[in-house]
Amino acid sequence: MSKEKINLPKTAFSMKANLQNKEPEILDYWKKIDLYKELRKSNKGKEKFILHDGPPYANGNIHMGTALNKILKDIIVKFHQMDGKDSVYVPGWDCHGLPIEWKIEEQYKKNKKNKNEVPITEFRKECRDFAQKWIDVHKTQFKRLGVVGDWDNHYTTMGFDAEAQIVRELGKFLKEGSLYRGFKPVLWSTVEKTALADAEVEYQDHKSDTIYVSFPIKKTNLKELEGTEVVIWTTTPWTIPANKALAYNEALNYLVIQLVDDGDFKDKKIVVAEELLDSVIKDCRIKEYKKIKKIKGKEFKDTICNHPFLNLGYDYEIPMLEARFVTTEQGTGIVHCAPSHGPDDFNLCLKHGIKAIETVDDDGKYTKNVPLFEGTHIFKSNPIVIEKLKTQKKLLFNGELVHSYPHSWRSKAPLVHRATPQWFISMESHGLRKKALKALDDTKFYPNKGRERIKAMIETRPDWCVSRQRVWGVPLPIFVHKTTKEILVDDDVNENIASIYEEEGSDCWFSDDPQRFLGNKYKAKDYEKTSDIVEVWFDSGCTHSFVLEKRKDLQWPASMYLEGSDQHRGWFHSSLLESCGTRGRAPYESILSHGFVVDGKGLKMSKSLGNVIAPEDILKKYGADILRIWVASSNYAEDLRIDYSILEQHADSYRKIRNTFRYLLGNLNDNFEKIDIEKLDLKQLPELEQYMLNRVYDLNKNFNNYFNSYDFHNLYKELLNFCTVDLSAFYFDIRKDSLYCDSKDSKRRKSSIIVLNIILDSLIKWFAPILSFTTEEIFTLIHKDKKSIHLEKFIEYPKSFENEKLNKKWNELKKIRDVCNISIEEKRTSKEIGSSLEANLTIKLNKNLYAISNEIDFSELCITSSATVEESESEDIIVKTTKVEGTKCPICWKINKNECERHPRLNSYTDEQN
RNA sequence: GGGCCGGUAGCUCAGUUGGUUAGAGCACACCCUUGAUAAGGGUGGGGUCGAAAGUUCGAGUCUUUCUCGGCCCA
Repeated sequence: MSKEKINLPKTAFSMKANLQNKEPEILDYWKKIDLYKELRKSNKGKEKFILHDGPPYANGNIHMGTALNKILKDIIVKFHQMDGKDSVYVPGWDCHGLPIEWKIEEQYKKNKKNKNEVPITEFRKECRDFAQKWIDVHKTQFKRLGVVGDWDNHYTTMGFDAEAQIVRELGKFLKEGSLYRGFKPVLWSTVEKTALADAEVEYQDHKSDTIYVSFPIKKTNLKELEGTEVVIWTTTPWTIPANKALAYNEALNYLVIQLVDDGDFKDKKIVVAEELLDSVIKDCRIKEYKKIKKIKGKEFKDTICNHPFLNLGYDYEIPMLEARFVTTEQGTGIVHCAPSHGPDDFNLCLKHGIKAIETVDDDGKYTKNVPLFEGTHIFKSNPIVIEKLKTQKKLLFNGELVHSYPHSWRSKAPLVHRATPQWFISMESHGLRKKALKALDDTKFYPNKGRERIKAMIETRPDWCVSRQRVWGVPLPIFVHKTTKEILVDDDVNENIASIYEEEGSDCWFSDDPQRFLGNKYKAKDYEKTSDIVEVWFDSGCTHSFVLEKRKDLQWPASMYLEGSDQHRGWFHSSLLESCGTRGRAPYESILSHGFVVDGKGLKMSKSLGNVIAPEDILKKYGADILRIWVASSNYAEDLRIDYSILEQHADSYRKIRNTFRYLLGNLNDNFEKIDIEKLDLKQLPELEQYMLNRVYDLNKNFNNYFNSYDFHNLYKELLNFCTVDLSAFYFDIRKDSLYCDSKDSKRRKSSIIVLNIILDSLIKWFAPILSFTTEEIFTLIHKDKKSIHLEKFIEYPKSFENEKLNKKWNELKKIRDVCNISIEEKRTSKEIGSSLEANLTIKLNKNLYAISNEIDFSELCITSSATVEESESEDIIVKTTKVEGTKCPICWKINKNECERHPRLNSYTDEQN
């Protein structure tokens, strides 16, 4: 008999995916039909789902982390769209900031150009062009991943509308009074009279003066400390006049010793860390001393000292504060803190309410805030400080030390930490911290642990420093009165600046007459215009205001922010503070955070380890749908591993899924027929078909649960298992016989075709958000009258599909089938039979199983030629396999003793078929 | 160094309030099929749950320490 006589599958859907070539074609197609516009049209007026894009920095090619982020966003956006919402996605970019500024400066260096000789506006234009260039590159790369969004109307933080709105947002803090001017230490070059960023700092050896200084204890809870002096060691004697506190470590032990040697310290009692005693003794050339008492670090609590210059006008209290940064590497185990001259010192003091003040001016000279030293240059004051300490009998020893020290990369001059005027948003003055913490309680977190992470940061973070001494950013729109030093707060001025920016961008701040911004109410000569720019985190923290609020297609707050877990400190954080400060609540209803991409062993990717995989490599080798499977199947709550063996596994799964579709399409001959599932009379279908529809119903229920909790890796696993276990190894395998060999008008075959149509329709939709390209390929193949799978909605299944009783029954039948398979396998191993069609089954069942097996054809279920069922006393399922006798039907290959019931009169069968 | 999180078969993941021989799919091995065919089916072998100690009648599941890894901070 020839093959034309049976219904073999036939489809135009190829087995080989060829995604590398196919996907770009589909991208062209989406462009042609303007998919994004169609999506908006199709769900217009429906409830919105707004996933607000966290802007990536417009610099460099995308990497696995960005690819993961964008694909995950796209999957979620597509799910909600198919769930019937108007799911709008507007991509954005973060453009201001040091890395770009730095890149342009590097180019200058290469071309021997001097940044300081170039007008600021010209420099900023180059930064702007640079950012724009990378936005275009990113866009192409993101689209290639299958990400659908409003690419033609993206947002940026350097857009004029953004710059204007950032000014307005700052105005709100200014008006409220929570934005204040304070001081904070930054690395400063007294030669160039400018602050330096970390990237501009070089470390070189430098010879410093070192001093051991004693601070007499004024007040203490511990009797043994009365009348003693705490000793510190420092390499910057000039910071002693700025001392405001001392730091100790509560985990260390300290010793009180009494010095015996002649000199300023004869018979004095001093305190140092036990571990450092030997080095102090050696360093300070102490010949004789007595150990008086050992004390624990924590006993320093509430101790107050006097400044060594107490008698010279430094009559304020010096508290001892606990700090973990105090170590026993060198020094005395007690650290002198000048909040104006060190980041550690600054933070520790800030925590205890001691603010930094301006102690040194731009030129490096002490200000009037420093008694005795006003006007002296800090680099000339070490000998003076040492001299004064000596006269006050507070200098235990002084020497010199060569050590690694920060220098300016440009002038090579040594740098200092110097408190400079900065602008802060207070966490406390208007209850910002409290509001932010409350807002987090009102936010949903996926995974839930994210909430604790960001909360811990908000609870302890200091005031937000929003000013930077850089060029590439939004200029801080603040005027300070020259004589009264009062900050100008006036809505009209703020709005005036904003509307100017809205028209022409913020470059004009640097080039135009300040009077233009002040308007007529104030005189430019009375005011000092700030030259700082706004911290970039404030920029991106404002996206909710200039994107969500301003765009008509979006809404505030966002349904979701979705970023890597590092953004708990970044964008999640800055957006929260900005929004709570200006609007009293978070700009998002939920946060989804994902882990980092690591290699197959769980190590981070690095050039030196050679374990870096670029998205581009994966696209070339496998295609975007494989990458999307990797995203969907990985647990984003933790770090995501990737290497080629992992990808290979997903490529295998993809082939399985693809072949599942191919079987469906083949047996339908690519003629999909939409089944009216509401009207379908299930009772007219065989039980197997009813059971499969019940499986579809159950799966859909799980699908919805997983989707609603954004649990994609379990969702994907469920879908994949359905393809392999329920379809390929069970339903498809069983129904092959009917689909191929029953006549086309057979009721059984027709029933199966109905179910195949339903399954195809279901699978293509379930998979669409993940396998965006492949499902589109299938969809366009079977729907000549529709545009895209992504315009479809998920199917709602009638409750009638659910049949728990049938489900239980068939689970039992499957167990019997398993035993049959084991029995068949025995005969196969012993070479008695090959194909299962050579087997005849004798199945013995207990009373209950026998009862449910009534009218069940196990030869159909187990794909054998014959099977008989008997009732038995034994509880166990007993199956005996024998080789079936008879002749093989040339049509269905079943072996019969007599003529094949389905295919009798072989000679005339041909006519019947046609 | 600190804060947070994680380490279950080769891989991706399940393991509910601690309770019988730790599960699934893939991969692997062997066999079958050649009418889903660079496909399909069947059977089977793999973990003692990062390590150690402890609590408990009983721990992958609780506690402590250690170790490895990740993010953030210093």
